[in-house]
Amino acid sequence: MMQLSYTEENYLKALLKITYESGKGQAGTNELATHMDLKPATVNDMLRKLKEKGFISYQKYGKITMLEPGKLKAIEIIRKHRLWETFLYKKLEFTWDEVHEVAEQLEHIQSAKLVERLAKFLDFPEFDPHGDPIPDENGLFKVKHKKTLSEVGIGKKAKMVAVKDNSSLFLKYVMGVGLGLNNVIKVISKQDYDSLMVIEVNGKRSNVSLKFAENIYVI
Amino acid sequence: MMQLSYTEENYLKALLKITYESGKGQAGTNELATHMDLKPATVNDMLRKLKEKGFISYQKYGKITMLEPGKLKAIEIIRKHRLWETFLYKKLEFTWDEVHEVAEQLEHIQSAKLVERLAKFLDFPEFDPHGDPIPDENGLFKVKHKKTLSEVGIGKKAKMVAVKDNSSLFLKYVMGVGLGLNNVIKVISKQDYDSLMVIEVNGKRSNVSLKFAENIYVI
DNA sequence: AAATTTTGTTAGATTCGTCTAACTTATATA
DNA sequence: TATATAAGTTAGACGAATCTAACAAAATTT
Ligand SMILES: [Mn+2]
Ligand SMILES: [Mn+2]
Ligand SMILES: [Mn+2]
Ligand SMILES: [Mn+2]
Repeated sequence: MMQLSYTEENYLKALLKITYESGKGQAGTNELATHMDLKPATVNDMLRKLKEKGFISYQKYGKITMLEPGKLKAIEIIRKHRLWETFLYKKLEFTWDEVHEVAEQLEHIQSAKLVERLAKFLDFPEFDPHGDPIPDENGLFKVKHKKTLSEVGIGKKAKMVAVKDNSSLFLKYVMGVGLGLNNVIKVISKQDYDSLMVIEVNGKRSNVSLKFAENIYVI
Repeated sequence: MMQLSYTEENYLKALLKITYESGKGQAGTNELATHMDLKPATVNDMLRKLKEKGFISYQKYGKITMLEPGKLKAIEIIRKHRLWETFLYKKLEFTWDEVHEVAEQLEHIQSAKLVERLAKFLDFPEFDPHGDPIPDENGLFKVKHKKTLSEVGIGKKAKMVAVKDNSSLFLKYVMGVGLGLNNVIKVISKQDYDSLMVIEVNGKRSNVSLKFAENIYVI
């Protein structure tokens, strides 16, 4: 399979993300444009190209779905991204809010040997610093968690296993509340009106919004 | 200083290399084009751009010299290149003929923190897997070796400290002769006509050409 | 069913990095 | 010094990735 450009790789990655996350397995032009911070016209051109190359299925005015080669390529990039994040976090002492930005660049380095050696060097990690699963060399990975903190009932406890939002802003906020992966969270109370929650982590109580709670995955 | 493109970075790196290696501290359009495997017309356009940005000094039909900002940028890229080569070699078990190609990509990753953490992780190495000096965070590095195997007299011994040609083809050839960094080489004989040498390394004798000998740095 | 809004497409332009072909200037050679 | 060759420049083109402005189709609301 021919070499994809940096840009094409990013489109496939974004497409996989939104087709999966929407649950419907499909996406629209505007939706993709918004997600990638591009104009619909720009995306439209690229869609014709990706269709031409056999990565996606799509026809004029229709919805976009990913074809197998597109999915595989996207998963490969996600694998690289998460391995690099793990490397930065575990070996170079980056904090979890610093890794994403650099991994966005590193994920595009082309070298099959590098990816496999890196995986081995890291002892074949299964999760990245944000709790997201790392696909293996065959593209297989654990299904993502579905339950978020916002769904935990009053008085109940849950363990934080991942974050949905990977932005530095959010991650710093999470740290500020004294929260990290694998911490146990107890829901003390929840407002009926706006779902504002009081949670307790390691004995420390904090107020968190619905938006916050929806971005914390728990089990 | 504004962000340079991948391409601009490569021009500066190539320019530093040829201005230094020529000894004259200057380069010509065609020379640079040949070195980068581009057409002179292409290079000409870029030269106007790099001049405009203050990285080089050059006027129509004249020679190119590098200005301080250009040198600093080029040295920074060389630092990254050599640190990555060292990482691949020392930590990921790449062979010395495999590292260059991947480092050509990695050298363009933008993150000051990454470079410094990588240097620390590698324990601030001073030389890369080919024996080339790694500039420190201030751009300072040991002056390069000048003497090559071709200058060693018959019956004399010398220690190999670096290679000039970093191509996989050459490096594999060097390994084939049983030669590696820090090995002691004894010159057994040399033909007057074509400088073909017989050398001895770890008790093993081999015939090597002038071209080969000129690409091995020794002290 | 008509009107409005949302979604998606097309045409035309721009920037970057590259090329070929034609031209100009500088250098080397007879 | 005249001519030939080497080195360097310019004009015009192109593909990739982006944009804006105008248009078309589909979906939603009245
Ligand atoms: Mn990430
Ligand atoms: Mn990316
Ligand atoms: Mn190299
Ligand atoms: Mn490069």
